[in-house]
Amino acid sequence: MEAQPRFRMTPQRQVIIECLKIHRGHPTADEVFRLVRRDLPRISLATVYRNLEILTEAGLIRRYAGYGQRRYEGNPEPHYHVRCLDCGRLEDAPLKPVASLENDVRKHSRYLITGHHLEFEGLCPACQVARHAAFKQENNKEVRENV
Amino acid sequence: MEAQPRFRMTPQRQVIIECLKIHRGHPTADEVFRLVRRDLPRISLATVYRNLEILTEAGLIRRYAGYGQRRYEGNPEPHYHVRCLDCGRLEDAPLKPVASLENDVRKHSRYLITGHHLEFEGLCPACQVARHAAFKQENNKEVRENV
DNA sequence: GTCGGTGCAAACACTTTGCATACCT
DNA sequence: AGGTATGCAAAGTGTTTGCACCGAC
Repeated sequence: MEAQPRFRMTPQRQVIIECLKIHRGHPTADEVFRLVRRDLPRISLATVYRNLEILTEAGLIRRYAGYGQRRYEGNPEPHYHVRCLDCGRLEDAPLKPVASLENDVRKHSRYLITGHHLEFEGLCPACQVARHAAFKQENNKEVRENV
Repeated sequence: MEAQPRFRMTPQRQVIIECLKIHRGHPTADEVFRLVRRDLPRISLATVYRNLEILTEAGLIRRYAGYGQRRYEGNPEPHYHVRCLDCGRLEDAPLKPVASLENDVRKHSRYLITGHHLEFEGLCPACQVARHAAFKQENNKEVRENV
């Protein structure tokens, strides 16, 4: 049997996990880095990336592919997400996981299904406001141009 | 009103769309590039990226965030996907879109919900076989080591 | 002639890796 | 000592951008 490397819970890893538990907003690696640096000013970005990877492998945190960059969260319970199309923010969706979905697919697919992700997309409250503001400004400009 | 640039259907764009229509496997930008180059050997990767972006904006194709790189498809109809955890392959899932999901979230969220993505994950047939083979080999090695 | 599109190369953003040092047991 | 983690810098990947040229209207 391969003896896999022993896992050590270092201060860096503890703080990273802690940040992800507290932070509700599914931060990117860079955001985690900035947060962790408050407690550990000498931590390097490489350490953050390495540990986000290792902790994800270990199942202690979760990782999501974003459209730009990856996002992480400390909640390992299965749940769904809402993503803002304008600002990229990722939040938990108020909907319990629907277990039956996987069974529906198993019946008709040759894949061995092990899980699923459901992500809603739309506009967060702040970006809805921003869009309205932009729209108004656009209209004003048009009026001015037509004078 | 801003006069937005007029859209031209160039040969490059036609071929890109054509490739995506034919290709069932949700190729990456690089894969699209290699396919398109068969018809247009002088096309550049930058053109492929630019046009994948523009065609996505125009709603003629769709884009998905992968764990490594983005994937594209020519089918603009809403549908779900299955992703292989080992090889990253992305395929259509045999499950009709469930319209009620979005309404469930709208009731309890301040987001303006405009759509959703459902992605199943698991192992494709080929990678199931590969895992079994790897497992057997691992066992053999172990036996040999214990002699 | 104008405007949009292309190819090429350089720049970019995000992530991973190599290496010497430091830590823990 | 032996194995694991860290910080730093360099390298890697995938994607975007600047720019000169081209081609359709």
